[in-house]
Amino acid sequence: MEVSVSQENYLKAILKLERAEGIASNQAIAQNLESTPAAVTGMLRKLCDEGLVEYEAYQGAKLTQVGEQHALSTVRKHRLWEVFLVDKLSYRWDAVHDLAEELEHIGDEIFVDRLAAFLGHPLFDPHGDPIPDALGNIRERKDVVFSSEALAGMKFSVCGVSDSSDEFLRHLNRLGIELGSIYHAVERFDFDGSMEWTNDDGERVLVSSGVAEKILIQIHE
Amino acid sequence: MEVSVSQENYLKAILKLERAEGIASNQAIAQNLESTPAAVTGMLRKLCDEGLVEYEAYQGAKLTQVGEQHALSTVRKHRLWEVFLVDKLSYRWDAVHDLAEELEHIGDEIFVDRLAAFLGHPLFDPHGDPIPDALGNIRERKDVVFSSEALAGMKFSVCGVSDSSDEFLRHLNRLGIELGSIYHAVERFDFDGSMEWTNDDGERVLVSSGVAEKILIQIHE
DNA sequence: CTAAATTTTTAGTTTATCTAAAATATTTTT
DNA sequence: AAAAATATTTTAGATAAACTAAAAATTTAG
Repeated sequence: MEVSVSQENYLKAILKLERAEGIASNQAIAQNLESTPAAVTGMLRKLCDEGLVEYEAYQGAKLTQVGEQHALSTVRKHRLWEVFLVDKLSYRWDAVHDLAEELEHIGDEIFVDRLAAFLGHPLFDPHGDPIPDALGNIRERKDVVFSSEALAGMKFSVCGVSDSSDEFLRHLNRLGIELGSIYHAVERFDFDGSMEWTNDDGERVLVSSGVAEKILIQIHE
Repeated sequence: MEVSVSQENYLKAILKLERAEGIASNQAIAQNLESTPAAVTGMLRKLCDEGLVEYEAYQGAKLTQVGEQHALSTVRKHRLWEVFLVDKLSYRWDAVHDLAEELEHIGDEIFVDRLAAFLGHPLFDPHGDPIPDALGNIRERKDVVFSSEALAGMKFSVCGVSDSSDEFLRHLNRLGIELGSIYHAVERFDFDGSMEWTNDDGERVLVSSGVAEKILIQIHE
């Protein structure tokens, strides 16, 4: 059973929606893949026939065991390639998504496992997203909150973002914020929810509420 | 102008045939790609429209400058990925072709250049085939002959093969022959053209004429 | 200058996916 | 629980990219 590129993208979308909302509705899938509900129905039937998705008309979709493994393997490949591009080929974190999106559809499990080994079995990709292991287990991070939760005086490190779009990441580049950066929350300005942070070198950044709500942090003290 | 995977495979086949025979005949292309002459005609028209191939009905095909650059870039990617798979992911030389065949269609020039830099700008792939540089120049090797030319008493090193099929390479694995191996030609048996070689450890191999005709060597003395 | 070989044309076929609009089912509201 | 709103499916066909078989045309070789 060969799973096409398009089918793998469906599986990824369903995985994401299932984790977020318990079930993947037709409409949500269509939105995710910039397609239409009618097209989604057609593909769900096919994925169901192939045993990758559990699907009953009008009831939305869930991945089967096999489907979930396949989706996780694709996510694993995607994130490993992102690590490769950043660590080995010196790409910046805002320039790796599209390439990884192509590379994720190539090769078998052996290939991925060797790639993972070569990269030193990384646990997180360049955006801080966890990389599933060979069995599909995702090490969810503990004590991770959005930086908008940080209170004045707290020290924290940036460990992820909830938006990996090029535009957002480039904005963080301009602010000097990157994965692993350590800051103190100095003050929150109530009238617009923006925050001032400072690092150990005394540099200050002003972070708007919209940005703060997309940055994941671990609080140190 | 997007060049499809299938089109890239046509360009590669035409490049190969053009180098070998001056022009790529319809039939030869069809044979190479396991297709039919009628299908080839259709694709040549399209490639001609897109400016990748020079083509007049009944006259066979040649690559344009643009087409040749594109084909060389694909070959470059293919061979670089083979180096990656062998050097970094510990694949054996007989197990890399199919994966490289998939990877060669991904990414742009920047990506290839970074991959080449990461690998240390290798000049040859794991089968001894030369890797085109970023400008498409292929460093053809001097003083390379088929091992069937070696005379008794000559010392030589294996630097390539003219057949990269898994079967042939696995046969060489069984004989213990690999890229860089150094041998002396001990004797040629006239009745079947087979040869006996020996290396510095005193190990002997018997090489049939068919095999000897597919191994490229550089003579040392 | 034929005959043989090669190439092109013709006229679909295949596969995989998508779309618009109508019909149907489900959910929400009242 | 019926009506209204929302979501999903069906229908019917579109699209794209490549392929095929067989007939027609062209080129090449003897």
